[in-house]
Amino acid sequence: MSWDKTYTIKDIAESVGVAPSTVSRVLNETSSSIPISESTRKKVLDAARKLNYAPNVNARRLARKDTNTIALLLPSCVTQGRNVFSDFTLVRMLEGVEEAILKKDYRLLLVFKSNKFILGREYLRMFHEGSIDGMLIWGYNYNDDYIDDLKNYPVILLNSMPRNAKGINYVGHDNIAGARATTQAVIDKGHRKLLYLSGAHNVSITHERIAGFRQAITENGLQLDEKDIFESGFYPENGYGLLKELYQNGRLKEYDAVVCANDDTAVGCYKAAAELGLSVPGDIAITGGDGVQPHLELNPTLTTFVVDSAQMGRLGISRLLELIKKKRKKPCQDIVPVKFKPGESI
Amino acid sequence: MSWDKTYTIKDIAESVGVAPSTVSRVLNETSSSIPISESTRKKVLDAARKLNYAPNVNARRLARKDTNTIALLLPSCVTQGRNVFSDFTLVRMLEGVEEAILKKDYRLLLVFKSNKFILGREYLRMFHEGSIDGMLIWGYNYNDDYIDDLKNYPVILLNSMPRNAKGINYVGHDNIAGARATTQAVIDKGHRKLLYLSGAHNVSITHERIAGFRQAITENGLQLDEKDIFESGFYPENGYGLLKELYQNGRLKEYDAVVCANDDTAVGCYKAAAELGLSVPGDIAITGGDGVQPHLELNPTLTTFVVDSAQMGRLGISRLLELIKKKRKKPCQDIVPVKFKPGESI
DNA sequence: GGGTTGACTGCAAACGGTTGCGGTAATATA
DNA sequence: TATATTACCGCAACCGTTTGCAGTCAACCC
Repeated sequence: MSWDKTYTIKDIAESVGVAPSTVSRVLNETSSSIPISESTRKKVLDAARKLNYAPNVNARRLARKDTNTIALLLPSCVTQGRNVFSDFTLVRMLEGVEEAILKKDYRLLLVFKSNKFILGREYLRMFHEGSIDGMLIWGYNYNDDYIDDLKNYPVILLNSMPRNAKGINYVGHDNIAGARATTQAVIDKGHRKLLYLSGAHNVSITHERIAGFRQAITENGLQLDEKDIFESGFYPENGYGLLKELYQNGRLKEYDAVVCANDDTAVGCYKAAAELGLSVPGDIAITGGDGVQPHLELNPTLTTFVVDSAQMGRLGISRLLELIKKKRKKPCQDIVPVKFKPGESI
Repeated sequence: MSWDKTYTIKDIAESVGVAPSTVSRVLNETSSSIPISESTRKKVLDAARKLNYAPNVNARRLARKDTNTIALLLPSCVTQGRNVFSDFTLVRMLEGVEEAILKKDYRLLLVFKSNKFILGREYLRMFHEGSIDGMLIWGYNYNDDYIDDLKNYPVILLNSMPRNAKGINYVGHDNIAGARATTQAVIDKGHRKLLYLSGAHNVSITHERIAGFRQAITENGLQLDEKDIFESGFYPENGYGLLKELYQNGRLKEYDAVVCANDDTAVGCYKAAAELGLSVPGDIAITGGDGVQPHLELNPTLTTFVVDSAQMGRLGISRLLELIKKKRKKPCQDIVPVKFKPGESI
């Protein structure tokens, strides 16, 4: 097993006494309709094994005009501060992508979409320079419009889509159902005056979850006051800060429940409540969203809905491969279901 | 700005009326010592811009015999269950890698090291098939030995190293100092009978943190009983389970503090303590390790040490580039410092 | 004015595969 | 026995860049 030297297809050809083209053909048995005798096939295979032959991917890609790799675009932390979505969700998505990609023998290129990346339209360049066959975009900004450039390329948006989603390929969670379920649960417990603590407005899931909240409110014949919906953020300090502020304003006592956009903000609310001497759910009920594992240890346990990011990743890859292989003509818009998780916090 | 067609260097050459080699030379101004007249340089550059030319990376890599990409090897969740290290740590590391790699204009290939990947020695193949210039391995298993294969390749181990680390390139945290600091803090608070809850034994950081614990114990002239060190795991349920078990055995009352391998297990201990009606730190003191952000909201606040995974990522990349560029002959063994973080849990 | 620089550019051979097409020998068919 | 078919294999062009080398022309020196 010598890996000291890197052998080429020509080395094998010489050592066996056939032409390079023959070697190539036995090495990619699938694509060639030209038959190869069993004897030379065996000889070539043996030689390849003995020399520990590894085909040069660059030469192969140059000739075949495809790469077996797809890019996963993530928001850049260095240019855009913190990740909007929690680490937990991100890593679960990665796991799903991993599982799906491992099976299909594709490669995963991790790309962080800095501002320069967007402005320079590098997302497009990646296709033309022959480095990828397809692209997954995680956390597309609600107000971005560079997806228009990519309409004719195999691209799937994950977890967040632009304001105008017509004709785009998308895989996301059922945020509407999730927020609706938690809100409904709060109402079922007898709470009547609900406060909604929204996430950042530059991602679509914020709007979807607000919509879910709205639905539940109106379906139950409750009064919906737009003032009850607070634009906030996805981080603990957003929940913490808002609750503290409302308390100081004296407005917090108007409410008996706070429906949070996600678990992280709920954690902030827990903390604020504790510091303000408010009991959960006695003085104030709290719900979250996402189902972030580390927060399952909260006391009292959090009422939330859990998303299946891994499934989103898997589905994203499989849809993307359909696009790449041209097995699909219509855009896909898949919604993966979420699961309501009752807790003691309401 | 037409991206409809993918242009080649030959297209530019023809449109300007020069040879392809000339185009190539103006496009990579740095490497060429051959001078190019200002007029043709400008013409070529203009044409390239107008045609939106993007060099074919595969052809370039084939000719140049380098790829500008490095692989980041992560443990595969699908074949190895959960991630040993927390999502938080993983994502922070990614951020560091991102920041460093973005600057250097390299590409990042994310690879999940399944069993098949190891057995098939694909880590080696990746170099020979021309898909990477270097490799970062996150979470190398303590008992693995495939690093020997890679001794002569640009490879850096991150966060965990093999039992025999002689001659290998490594960037890790100062786990010894970290565990020592938390243990010392516990002792300073007057606790005398400490229990150590270790992580999984198949990663080196477990052993390093145990060593730190040992150091602090003996430095303070306390009795070190090997029975006080419990082999456990890195997950909340490990801490939770162990504490519950010890309680039922009646052995828990022997101890007045539990020093945990990491924050996650500490969280499990919090939960167990709560369920057992034990107050923290009144009945039992608890410390962690890592400085996982989501756990900062714990009540009481956790005494721990915080590692700088982002810095580890950055340093890893920069060391790796040194190896690739052959700027370094001796192996690197870098330890990034950790920071003690006092809390109310002791 | 012949020879030596130096600035600039083009030719053509790599890099390591893939693949259309043509060629040979063996076999089947008439 | 002549011909058509089939099984198998090699030739050579091509994928798009890079780069060593040679070539041209002008300027410079003695």
